[in-house]
Amino acid sequence: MKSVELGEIFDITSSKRVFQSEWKDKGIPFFRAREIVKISKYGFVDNELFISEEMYEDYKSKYGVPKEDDILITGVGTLGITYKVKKGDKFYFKDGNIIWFKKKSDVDSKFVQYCFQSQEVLRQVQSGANGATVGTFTIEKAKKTKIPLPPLATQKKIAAILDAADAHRQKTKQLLAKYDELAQSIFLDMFGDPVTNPKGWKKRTLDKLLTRKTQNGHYAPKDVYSEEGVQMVHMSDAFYQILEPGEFKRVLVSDGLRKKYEINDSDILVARRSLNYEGAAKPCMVPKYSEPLIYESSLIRLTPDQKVLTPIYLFYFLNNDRARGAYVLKHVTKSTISGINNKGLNAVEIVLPPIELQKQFLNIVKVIEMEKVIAKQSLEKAEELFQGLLQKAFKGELVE
DNA sequence: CACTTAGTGATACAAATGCT
DNA sequence: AGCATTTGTATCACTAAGTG
Repeated sequence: MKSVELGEIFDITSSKRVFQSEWKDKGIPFFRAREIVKISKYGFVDNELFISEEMYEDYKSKYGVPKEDDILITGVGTLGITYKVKKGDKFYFKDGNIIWFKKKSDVDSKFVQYCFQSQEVLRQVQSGANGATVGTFTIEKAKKTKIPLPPLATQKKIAAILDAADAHRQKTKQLLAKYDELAQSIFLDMFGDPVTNPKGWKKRTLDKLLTRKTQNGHYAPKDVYSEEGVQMVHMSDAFYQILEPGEFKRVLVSDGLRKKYEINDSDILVARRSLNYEGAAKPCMVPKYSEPLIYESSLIRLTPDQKVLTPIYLFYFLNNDRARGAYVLKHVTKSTISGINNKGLNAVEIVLPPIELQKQFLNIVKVIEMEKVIAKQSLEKAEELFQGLLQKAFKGELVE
């Protein structure tokens, strides 16, 4: 298939400089790289930066503004994220960090946009950091980036097929998000708001609800990391909700230490430190593992007494924004680095519904979690499908 | 275009505290 | 006292913002 450099089919440039002092809190939306990333991820952006109408009109008349079917691409930090300008879009963007592809020839912009999801093109985007501190996709590099280019009609057909595959992918992603929402709303439905506590459940401090004392995890200087060791969960593994199945870093420990720091599906891990105040003391569930698993010193292990408290309920409670605001965050120390220590964690009050009700919740959430596993698998399949189609399209095998 | 500065998260570390 | 454990902070790694 014929391959071209992007410089041949687009005028590639950037915007005029807009200084921070010229940012306004209303007017014409102003996008930085992060806004482009957000739009591409969620399809919309709650923009907080603007420039004045006058400035926009001034730049528009003097230098022009992005038009329908132009493409914007992030060029600093997160590289190669695209946004195709829609009809009627009215915004301006930051120079240097976003590259502007002005359409100058008869190509299908959507096709070009999909090119930026293929490994071949992404490799070109990421290659050669130019010796800069932060990886950049420069205008020069953009001009020289090669993409395959079939005739226009074929481009359109390919884009249409990829659209379908992409829609399928997005749908699965949304489904996953819906399951999370569902679990949260069932939590609220069954137990009521944890702050106003309308059902009048009793409250207990966490230390009264555990079968063993809270404890920081194993501290291992890096020289004892080894392929032959035991898998150890770090803060980065435990920051989001539930441990993903897969490989963690391994560390050499004695049997005694292994027993001491072992975790399983009846435990909840809590991140001990976080620079961000709201992010401190985030809980994480532990699924069943066939292999022994220990945890690192930046995490604290909670083992609830299952006669009165189920791990799932504890997780949802600690993860609920309202509960965190009312019961958890006040124990978070606020120095240069926010965090929670054992004393603080033990003093966190838990709204404690009867164990029977907690078990009902557990049964429901189990079903949802199982559905989530299935959804995750189909998401992976959808990704594969998409990538597969992309590969074929570029080899000219997808459409005649 | 590529620099400097800034923000954030993770890990390393040493001093403080606690336990026996 | 002598050790284990906890805690706060230093430092590294990384991404991103802002500017000459």
